[in-house]
Formats: sequence, C-alpha cells, structure tokens
Amino acid sequence: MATSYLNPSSDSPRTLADKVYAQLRAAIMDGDIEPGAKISEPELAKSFGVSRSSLREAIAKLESSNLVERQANVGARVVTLSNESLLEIYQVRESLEGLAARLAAENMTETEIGRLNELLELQSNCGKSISRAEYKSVDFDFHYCIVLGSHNERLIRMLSRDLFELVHFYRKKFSGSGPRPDQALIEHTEIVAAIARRDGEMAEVMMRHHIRAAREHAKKSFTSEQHTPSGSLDK
Amino acid sequence: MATSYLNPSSDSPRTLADKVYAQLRAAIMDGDIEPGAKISEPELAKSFGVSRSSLREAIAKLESSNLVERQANVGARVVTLSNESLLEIYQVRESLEGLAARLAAENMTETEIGRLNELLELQSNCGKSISRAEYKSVDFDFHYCIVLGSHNERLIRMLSRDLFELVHFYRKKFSGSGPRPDQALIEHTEIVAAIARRDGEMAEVMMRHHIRAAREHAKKSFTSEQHTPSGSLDK
DNA sequence: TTCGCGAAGATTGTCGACAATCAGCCCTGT
DNA sequence: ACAGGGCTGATTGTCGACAATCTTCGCGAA
Repeated sequence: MATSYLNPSSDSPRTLADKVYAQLRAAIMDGDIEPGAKISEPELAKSFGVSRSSLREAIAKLESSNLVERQANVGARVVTLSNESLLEIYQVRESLEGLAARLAAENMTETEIGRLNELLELQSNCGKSISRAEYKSVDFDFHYCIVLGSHNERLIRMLSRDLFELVHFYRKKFSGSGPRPDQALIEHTEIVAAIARRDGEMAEVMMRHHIRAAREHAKKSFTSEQHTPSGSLDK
Repeated sequence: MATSYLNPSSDSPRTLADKVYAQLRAAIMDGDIEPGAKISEPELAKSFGVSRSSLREAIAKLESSNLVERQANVGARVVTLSNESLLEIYQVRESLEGLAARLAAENMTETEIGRLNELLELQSNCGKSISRAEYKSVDFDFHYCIVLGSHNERLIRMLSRDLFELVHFYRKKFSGSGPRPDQALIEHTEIVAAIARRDGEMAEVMMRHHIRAAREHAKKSFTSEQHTPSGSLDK
C-alpha cells in the first residue's frame, strides 16, 4: 500500500494547487479522464471548487510530469499513449536504469540492500496470495529502490519525474502487457545478487537485460493482439 | 548564430509568459541573475512590466526546465550548480547520449548524416578562426544533431528539457572546464564514421567514451583548482 | 547574555473580472 | 451547391486585489 513514492508534494499538500494536482493526477491515472481528452479550465475549476489560477498551476505541474500537453491559446489535453511511445520509454529506461543499477552496486548502503532483499522476499510471496495491483506495486518499488540506491540526484529526478509517471499511466491503462512474474523474479534476484557483491558491471548488464525482455514482451503482445487501443486519436 | 535549438516556444512567443520565460532564461544563462539568487515575484514582475500571473507561469516553466527551484510559500531560487551535480549530469549524459548514438546509427537518414558531416567540417575549421563561444555552439549542435537523429521522441525531450539547459548553464558559468578541442574533434569524427557505417554498437561505445573523457577532464580540473566557486551556499 | 516568543512587514497563494484569441456557425457571393 | 468571410460564443491569457503564510525584528524572561 501507500503509493506515495514520487509526488514531490502529495505527502503534504501545502498548497491548494498541489491538492488539485494530486487529484487530477489520480483521475488521469485511474482513467477517469480519457487519454486525449480535453481539459476544460472553467469546468474543472468549478468541479474542484477552486479558482482557475490554482487549477492552471496544477495543469502546469501535470505538464511538467508529462501527463498532459498544452498548446497556447488552445488548451490542455491528456497525453495519448501510443504503443510506439511505450517502446520508446522502455529504451530510455533500459539505458537509465542500467546506469542506476551500476551506481547502486557502487553506492548502496548495506541498509538499502537489506531493503532490497525485503522487497525480493515480498515479491516471491506474491504469486500465491497477493493481488495483481499489489504485485505491480512491489515490482515498481523494487525498481525505484535501485534508482534511489544510485545516489545520483539528477538520475533519480529524471526517472521519477519523466518516466515513472508515464510507466504508471501505461500500467493502469492496458492491464500491463501481461506480466511474466516467474522470470521477473529470477532476474530481480540476479540483479540484487550482483549489487550485493558490488559488481556494477554485472548489475548493469542484468538490469538492461531485464528491461529489454519486458520491452520485447510488450512488443510481442502489441503485434499479436491487434486491439490497438488508439480509440481516441483527437477531437 | 541562432541559438534557438531547444525552447519549445521561444521561436514564436505566442504568449506573454513565454516572452518573460525566454528573457528570464537568458538572464540566468548569462549570469545576470546569480545562481542561488532569490527570484522576487513583485520585483521582477515590475521590472518586466507584466503581471505576477504571467511571471509565475514563466517561473513554472523555468522550474520544469530545472533552472529554478521553488518551495511552497517561500519562493523560487536560481539553481546552484555544484561540481558534484555537474559530474552527475555527465554520468546521465553518458548513458543517454550513448543510447542516442546507437539509435542514430540505426535510424538517421542520409540527409541527417550529411548535416553531421557539415558540423564536423565546421568544427575542424574552428581552431583557427572561430571564437570560443562559437566553438561551443558548434560542439553543442553536434551532440544535439545526434540526439535528434535517434528519432526517439522521448529521449529527445528528456535530453533537451532536463539536461541540455543545465549543460548550457554550466558552460556559461565557469568557462567550461577548459576544452580539449583536438581530441574532441578526433572523437567526433570517429562517432560520425560509426554512424555512417550503421555500426550502432560502436557509435554507442565511442560516444560514451567521449563523454566520459569530458567528465574526467572536468573532474581533474575540479581537484586541481581549489577555487570551488560555491560562493553562495544559502541565505 | 542568550533564548524564545510575538508583532510588523513583506512575499506568496488564491480569487474573480477583463481582454485577447480561437472554434464553430451562418450568411453571402459566385 | 460550394467556397470564403464575418459573426457569435466560449475558452484561454492577463490583470489587480485580497487572504494566508513566512521572515524579520524587537522585546522580555531565564
């Protein structure tokens, strides 16, 4: 539980715009607002009971989180997620999380590695008792934990702000391109082993392989199912 | 000339906030506003002759460009660039531009490769006749051209929005950690050669090596000169 | 003297209204 | 009938003012 990994200000929404941001973000993530849907400022402002100023600030944050796109004098729309852009994200993740794994092997504290092992154990219990959503939460925590372990602030910020938001978005959207939990657990275990023995090179290789496999998996599921959920091109 | 690579809206500032954003960005880049300096909304709004609303929107954009940092109910400050964070940026660039080079080798059109060769020629003429600033501009164009050649929209956006702004910032700040133009030209040439023969693996290796060398160069210049320009810790 | 508390000032957050721009529709002319 | 232009309605951009919060300075007590 507690899906408050990222979100610079959702843990303590000091300002009204932050609350609106958190709510809007949740609404987009949960699909309450369709991808590609237009965001009407007057309408939403009234529905949230706030002024347009606060709403606009929230929209600006959503834009910087890559969840909406704005056009001057036209308005904001929820991003439309194409299969191609998901594959692009996987490519970038492979590169960046590979770096994170290498740095994690070099820089993680023993305490942090302990946390990583906890998550691994949690994940191994998942196949039996835990729900799908919780599994994905654990999987995400695992990746995020390694990213944090890199101790590279810039890397952490880029992954958090630019990619993980979208990853969540995609996962909520189509059910997640079908997981491959057994294989993923094996790969996760190998990654942790490499990190624990401070083998940065190997950790990077394993992580890159892990993400590339997920990418291929998604790619395959795209070409097989022709269900191309691009039901909202524009307008 | 024409330093309008990035900047989603500086080419046609449709809105007032965009103009203010462009001007503020330039002021920060040129050092007219010190790193770590506080950004006073009333003061700047008056100095630009616009309302606080427009200024706030400009600040929001600057924040999403990583040039300022905001704190609720406190205000915005220009980011302070430490030596450590510059090294962090180099690490991320190595990973991301390595990916870009590999993808460029796979996806660049012949026309784009031609453009790359033009830049190479331009750079080889630099040592003699061209100024320092122009050299850096050419160098940046070279890297940016390869990034564009990756044809990965996500990668392009992340590098443009999150890293290149800061790279420019650092370059303007301390004069650039001293260039090593001869070696850089050699490495650039090798990268283009790999791309031209569609050797993605080699292009990635060369690019990573190129950026790592620049990182080591910067690192060395940090430890030698103890001039640590951290003259603005806080307050 | 030093620490903590409180008031004053200033700054940021929020609001509602006005101006500029865009989207859609009707009308007109060929 | 169809293309083009102008008008209307709505939406976004901009503004100035009010409210909430933070910072600073001064005062008093230990």
